[in-house]
Amino acid sequence: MSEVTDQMRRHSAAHLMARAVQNVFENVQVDIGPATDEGFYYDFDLPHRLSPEDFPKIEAEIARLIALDEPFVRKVVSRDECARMLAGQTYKLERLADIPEGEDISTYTVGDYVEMCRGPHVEHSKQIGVVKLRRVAGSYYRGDEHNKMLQRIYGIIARDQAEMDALLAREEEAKKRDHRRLGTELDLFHLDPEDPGQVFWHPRGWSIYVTLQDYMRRKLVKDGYQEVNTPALMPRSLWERSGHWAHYQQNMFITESEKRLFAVKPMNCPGALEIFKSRTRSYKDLPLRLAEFGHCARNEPSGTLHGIMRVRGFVQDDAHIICTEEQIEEEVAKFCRLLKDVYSDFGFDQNMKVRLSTMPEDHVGDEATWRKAEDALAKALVANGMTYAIQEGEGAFYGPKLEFKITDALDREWQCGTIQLDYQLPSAERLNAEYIGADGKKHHPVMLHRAVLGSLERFIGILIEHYAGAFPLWLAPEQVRILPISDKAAAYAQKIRAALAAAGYRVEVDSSAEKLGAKIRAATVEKVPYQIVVGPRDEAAEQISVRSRADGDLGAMKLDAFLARLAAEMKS
RNA sequence: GCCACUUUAGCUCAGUAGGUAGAGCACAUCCUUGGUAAGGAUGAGGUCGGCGGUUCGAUUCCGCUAGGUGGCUCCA
Repeated sequence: MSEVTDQMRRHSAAHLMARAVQNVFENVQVDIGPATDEGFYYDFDLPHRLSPEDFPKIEAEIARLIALDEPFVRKVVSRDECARMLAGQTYKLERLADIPEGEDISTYTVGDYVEMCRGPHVEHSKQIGVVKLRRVAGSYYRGDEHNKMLQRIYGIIARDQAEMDALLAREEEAKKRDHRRLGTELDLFHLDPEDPGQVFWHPRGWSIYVTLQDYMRRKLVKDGYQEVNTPALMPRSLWERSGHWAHYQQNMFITESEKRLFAVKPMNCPGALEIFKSRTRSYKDLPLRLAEFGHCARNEPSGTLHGIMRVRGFVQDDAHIICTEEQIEEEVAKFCRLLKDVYSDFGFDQNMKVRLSTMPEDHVGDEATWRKAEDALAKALVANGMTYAIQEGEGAFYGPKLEFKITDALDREWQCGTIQLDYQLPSAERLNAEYIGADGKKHHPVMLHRAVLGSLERFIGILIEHYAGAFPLWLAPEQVRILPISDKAAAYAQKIRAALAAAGYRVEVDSSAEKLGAKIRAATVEKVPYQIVVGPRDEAAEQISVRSRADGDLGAMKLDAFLARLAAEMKS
C-alpha cells in the first residue's frame, strides 16, 4: 500500500471540486486541476461568473462528496473509450489528443464521476481532509494569452478544521509582513495612483535605499568593477541599432524633441557599450566590468504591477562585463561568488532557487555556441556548490541565463539576481563593439548582463518582508531613538544625540509630551533597534539607560560602552 | 494587456432598504513633567475614486473610466 502524500490529497481535492462545480452549476466545461505546493486549483469554463460568494455552496458540496468516502478507482482505458467517457468535454478531449500514441491513458472514477487523469490519487475521499476555497482568478487556456480565458478556483486542504484554522492564521501573519502594508506603516515610501508603478521614497525608505546602494558599491569595487553612469534619455537611432526599437518598443516610454524621438532607457546595456566604444580597446582591457546604478523605466502592463516589487521606474545594481568567450566561465563563477557572498549577508542563501534557462526556439546564433555557453553557466554554478534546475527553452533570444529567485512573505517567487550571456549586442549587426586582439586584428567581445540584488526596489521590498520591518542595525533608517523622561532631560538628550550622530549613527530624539511608556511603545512599534531612556538619574550618573529591540531592557551603561556595542553589531 | 473582485478621513475599517456619513489609530491645541509597550480633555479633517445615466433626490442602483487586489501572460 503506497503512502498518501499531500500532493495526492490536493490533487484529489481538485477532482472533487471539479465534480462539485459541475453538480452546482450548469454547462460546466472542465480543463485541468493540478496540485500546487500550497494547495490546488482547477480551471473551468462556464456561463456563470464565479465569485467568492459561490464558495460556500461549492465547499458544502465538496464536504458532502468527501463524507461519502468513495474510493478513487484507477483504470487504464483505450483512447476511444476515454473519448466516449469525455463526450461533450471539449477541453478534456483536446488534452486527450495531446497524449502521445502508445502511452497509457488512465481514468479515475469516484462514485458517478470519471475523469481522465494520470494520478496518483488517494484511495478514499475522506483521506483528503478539509477543503477551503480561497480565490477565483482568470487563467488563459494552456497559459497562452491568445486563448480563451478560463475561470480558475484556488483551494487549500488541511487534515482537520484545527489545521485549517492554523493555516489561515499563518496567512494572516504573512499579510502583516506584506511590504505594501509595512511601507506605509513605517513611512518608507508611497505609490501615487496617478503615477502607477513609480515609487516615492520617503526619508526613512530612502535611507535604506542609499545604505543598501553604498553596501553594494563597496562590494563591486572590491570585485574589480568600475562604476559608470549613462543618460536616462537616449535617441531612437541608438535603440534601432540595439534592437530595442524593434523588439522592446512596447515597453518603452518615448518622447520627442525638435522632431527627434528619444526613449527613456529601459536597460543600461547600450550605454555601457557606448562607453566601451568611446575609444579603441585592447584585449588587455578585458574583462571590462562596468557597473551602473542606472534608473530605468519600462512601461509594464498595468496588471503586472505589484507594490515596489514590480514597478515601471527602478534601479538595478546593474553591470555589464565585456569579455572574450574564453573568459565567460571564470566571470560567471566570479559573479556567483559575489552573489553568494551578498545573499549570505541577508540570510537569503538558504531559501534561494537557481534556474538555468536554455536556448529558446526563437534564438540567434548556432546551437554549438549555445550549448557551450550553457555549459559555462552550469560549470560556474557547480564550481560554487550551487544546485540548480533547468528551464528548458526559457533563455533570452540572444543567450542563456541564470536566474536567482527569492520568495516573498506570501510565497510568491521573485527573480532578483541574474546573469545573462549576450553574443548579440556587441556584434556587427547591433552595436558593433570591437577590441584589438593579440593577433592585431579586430574582434567582437561577448557581454554578460548581471545584477545581484536585481532591482533595488524589489530587493528592498523583499527585505522589508524578510525582516518584517525590523531591519538589522546597519540598515535601519533610525538606528537609535532617545527618549527623555520629561523636558527636564531635554538638554542631556540632545547631548547624547550629538555624540551618537558624531559617531555616524542615525539618531532621533522623541521630545513629544507623552509619558515614557507611550514613547517606548511608539519606538517599539516603529521597530527602532535601540532606545535610550534618559532622565535626571542618568544625567547625574553620566549614564544612559539602554533598551534593545532584540534583548529588551539592558539597564544603565556609559555612553562609551554603548558605542562599543553598536560598533560591534555594525561589523557582524 | 486579459479574467474576477474592489475603491468611504493620513491609516485600518463601520454604515446608509436611495434623504450628502461614523469609529479606532494618527494629527492639532490645552492640561499633565510622568522611569520601561498607549495619561486626560477639546478640536480639526471626507463634495463616500472620476465622469455620465435613472430619480424629486445617488456615497448607495446602472453604465463608462481610472487606481488597487488576486491570478494569467510578461518580467528586475
